[in-house]
Amino acid sequence: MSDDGTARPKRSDAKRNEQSLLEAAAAVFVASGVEAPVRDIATRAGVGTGTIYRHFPTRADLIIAVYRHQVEACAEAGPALLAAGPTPHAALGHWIDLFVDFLVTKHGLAAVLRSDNTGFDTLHAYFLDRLVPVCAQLLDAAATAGEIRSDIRPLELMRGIGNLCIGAHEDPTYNAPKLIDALIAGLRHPPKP
Amino acid sequence: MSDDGTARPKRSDAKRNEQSLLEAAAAVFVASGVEAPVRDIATRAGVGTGTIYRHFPTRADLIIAVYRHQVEACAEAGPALLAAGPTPHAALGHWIDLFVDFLVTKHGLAAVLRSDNTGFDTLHAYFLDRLVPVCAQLLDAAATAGEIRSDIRPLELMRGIGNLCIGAHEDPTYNAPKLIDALIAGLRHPPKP
DNA sequence: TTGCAAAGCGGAACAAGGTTCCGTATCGTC
DNA sequence: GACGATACGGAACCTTGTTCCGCTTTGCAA
Repeated sequence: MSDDGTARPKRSDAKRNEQSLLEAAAAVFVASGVEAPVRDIATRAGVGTGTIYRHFPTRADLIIAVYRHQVEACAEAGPALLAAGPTPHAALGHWIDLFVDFLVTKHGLAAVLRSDNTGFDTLHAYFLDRLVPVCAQLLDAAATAGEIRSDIRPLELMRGIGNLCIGAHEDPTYNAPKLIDALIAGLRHPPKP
Repeated sequence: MSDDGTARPKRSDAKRNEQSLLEAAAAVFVASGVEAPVRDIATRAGVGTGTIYRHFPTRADLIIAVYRHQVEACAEAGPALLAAGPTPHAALGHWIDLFVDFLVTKHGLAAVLRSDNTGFDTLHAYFLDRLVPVCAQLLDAAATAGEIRSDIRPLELMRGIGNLCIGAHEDPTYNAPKLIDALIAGLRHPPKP
């Protein structure tokens, strides 16, 4: 919605600034995490704060823009894994690994997935819109194959995984992938009815 | 550290205000969640914001004070469950249920358990100091009995559980206890060596 | 009962973060 | 070269936690 071809053509300085902002944001996110102050990003890009908001209506939109292609890659990997994997449950596991890798790699991105934070609804919505269907497909396949309990909804699982990734970057003691591994393992079969 | 008998005796108005604050905070937490602004609590208690900070050096300390007895109860339930339950794993499960109940009940408490938030270190530390040993005992017992994988550290598990509870209150779609159930189930035995 | 120092109080003021606003500068076209 | 539309910068605003300080209340003692 900010880069589709039908938009009014932008002035050259605007295009240049948008690019600077994306680069500066990416750099700052790596250095200080996704929670870095908007002002820092503006400074780094050599623009005013107002400029950020003209290009990206909200902080979340900037984050989305920075990570969009990685999210796309993750989304596209789903069907591929399902086709390639030995079983749907294995494919689900691998896909979750990708997702977790993404979340854990990005300094604090996970914490931001929860929507009630200041104005992160957009980001939340984007992630979910894009990835929930993929997760649903994997989950369905595994449930249909009788490998896992069938009372887990995709959104629920994604949210749980996201939550488990929170803070994974700060505390070396906390091994999110391990817990997620356990969670996925625990999905197999209902305990007992 | 704010209510032990050896402290200098307080003036009567101070005692009264501390009580009002605890009550007001409890009420506001129920109504608006633990993240409610300090000013709201002060207003509700009919005191100035400064008064809050004289009694509770930081927001987190107020939260601790409000929930202290519930945390104690949870801590004390651990050994009891271990003694009563059929197996250590069952006891662990029940104890986690208690813990989760507590977290989920309190509007947003879970989100606050992660320490990197502004000044919640105290709260984080208190919860962990009090509950991690209990969790350790249960985990040890279950691991020793060979019921669960032995590479899970107490702090790690607690943290994961806490994370899974985040946002449970806001979104009826998100069933934290179910996921936690799966996680606990997934703790049994290493998947494959 | 009255006086006084210590203890406590209220709320203005400060810091930090996101977001908005608007006067000014720049771009692109005629 | 001029002019309107577009974009820019950054000051200003809002919300939240926290600190500070002049004033009030309390409790004790004379």
